[in-house]
Amino acid sequence: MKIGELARRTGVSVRMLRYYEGEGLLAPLRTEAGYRDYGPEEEQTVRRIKMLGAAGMTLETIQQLLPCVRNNDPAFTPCNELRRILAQQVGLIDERIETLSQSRTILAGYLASVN
Amino acid sequence: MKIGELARRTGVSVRMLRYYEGEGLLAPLRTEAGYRDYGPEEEQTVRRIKMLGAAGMTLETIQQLLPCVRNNDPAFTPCNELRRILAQQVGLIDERIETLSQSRTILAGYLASVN
DNA sequence: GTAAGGTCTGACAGCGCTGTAAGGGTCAAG
DNA sequence: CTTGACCCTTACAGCGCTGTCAGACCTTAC
Repeated sequence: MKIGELARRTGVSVRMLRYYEGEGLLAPLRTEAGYRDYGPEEEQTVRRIKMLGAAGMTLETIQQLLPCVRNNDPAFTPCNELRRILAQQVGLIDERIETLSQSRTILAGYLASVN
Repeated sequence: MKIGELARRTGVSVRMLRYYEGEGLLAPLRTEAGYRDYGPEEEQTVRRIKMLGAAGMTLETIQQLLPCVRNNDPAFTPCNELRRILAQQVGLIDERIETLSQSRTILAGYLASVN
């Protein structure tokens, strides 16, 4: 299928589909005219990218993870790096939450001092 | 005092001090030669900007808040907008934490599925 | 053939800072 | 007067996407 249809079916913009490709996450065939030609395989990949992106991952991180996700749905091929990366990501998120919580505390303090 | 000294005393880079000025948060006098000349008043302001920034606020938001913070230390002049802005900021932070928490849940799920 | 609609590449813009570098004055001490 | 430390302005770069526009080609259908 062409890029427009894939965009419609996955809810990912045409712009981003091209961007994924530029970042090496996708490599669709090309028609003689140079049009990108995506297969069902690629559609799956896009859905997975979207899924992992929803978990707050960078495309770069997703790219590292992608080879492990080629097959099943939310299940992964047990790549060596997989667990490490996932755990690391959770750690990153925890750090950000921690930072935000501190900010929240500070602001709440200000707010209380105004009452 | 000149910008270098202020930077040293507040721990804010020269670059950022000039940036604050560009954003309208600071307006130091100028010597004949065009050098920025900061007074103790300005130093206080910088410390407050730093303080609010540590709470995760945007310079734009800080600018709105600044008039209310001109006087006391962690206490504020009760501007009309003050409470509203503070509460709004806390709300923003809560949203971000919520988003991150969801991401965390998703990732933790993946991680669990690998075990 | 023509027009509409899809696609291509390349590039600029914006978010909110922050560093750095270039090119050129200023000031104080020796 | 010279040197070194500081200061000035302007502007480019990077983070990680995402939209949008320009100029040009392809395709489908009437």
